[in-house]
Amino acid sequence: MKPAIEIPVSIIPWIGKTAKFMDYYIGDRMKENGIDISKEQFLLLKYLDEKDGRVQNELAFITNRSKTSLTRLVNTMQKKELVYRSVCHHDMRINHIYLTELGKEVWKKSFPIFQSIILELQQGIPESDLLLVRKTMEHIQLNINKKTNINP
Amino acid sequence: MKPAIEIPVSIIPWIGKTAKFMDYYIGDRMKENGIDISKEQFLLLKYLDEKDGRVQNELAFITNRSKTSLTRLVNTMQKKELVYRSVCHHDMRINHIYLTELGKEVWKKSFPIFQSIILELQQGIPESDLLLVRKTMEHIQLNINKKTNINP
DNA sequence: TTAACATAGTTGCATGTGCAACTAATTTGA
DNA sequence: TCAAATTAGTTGCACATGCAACTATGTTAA
Repeated sequence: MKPAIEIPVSIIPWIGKTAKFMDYYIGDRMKENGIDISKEQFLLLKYLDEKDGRVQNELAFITNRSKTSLTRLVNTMQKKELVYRSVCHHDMRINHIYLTELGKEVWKKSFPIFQSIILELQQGIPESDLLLVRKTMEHIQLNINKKTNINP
Repeated sequence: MKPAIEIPVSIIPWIGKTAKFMDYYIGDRMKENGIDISKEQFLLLKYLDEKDGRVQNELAFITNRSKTSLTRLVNTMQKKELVYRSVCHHDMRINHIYLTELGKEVWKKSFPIFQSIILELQQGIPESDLLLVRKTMEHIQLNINKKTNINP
């Protein structure tokens, strides 16, 4: 029998797996509460509630998505009538994205549920641990940027 | 100006974002090293290297995927000639999945690279922090299972 | 023995993702 | 001023993912 592959105290796979489980869980709980939007769509509602009429490019940047992915996310949400596009008067290349009335409603309904899901997920974890995890996540992201940003 | 949405010391979005960044980074570094397989494919190679000829169902279970997703992952890897299917003699519903010679080669080539990527990502993080993060990830997963497994 | 149930895997449909190549609009610079 | 470069967004292609419905095979129980 070959020994299992050992990686010195690796947390990387744990993070990926936990993120995946969290996504499933969030999706299930949302559906249970009659909210039929994906986590990605939820996030876009969040950023638009914060500031409506953002430009697609900006949304792609703050959600860390490719512009392709964002185009399609907006397509989907437009079909569901959660958001609408509006071409910029000053620069016809640009689309501003706005929440529809339905989009606003869905956001208002889903936000408290999302918040309670987060509390469920973190239940029983001391605040000091939460802070340390967050710090470590930041550290990993810094390690990535250090290697990636060759052009400043 | 509306205040940003506050969630009491939430790490959930951090975990998701970090996982996403890690995935991009792992993909990029793999490609840099001439290895053209996704993280998912890599993981399957890992489990098959550990024990060849596993059943599709088993692979779906240990990788936390739907059987649909696994079917398609195997399809893709079969096209690339990394693995092959073999119908079980005792039960014709079952497929055993085996590594091809190419699959074994790719695994041998990619594993050390993967390992070094992990070290890069964790660089500068004290071991005690790594252990605490892992413990917290386990805690979150337990919180999820507690709610999910209504039928034991 | 054979009808009912259970299991393994595949397929259709919907979603999300990125890269490269593309279109259309705007800015820049010689 | 007008060709070249830049920018915003879309589209084709490839991959990953899940649910529900389906096929094929195997098991069980009346």
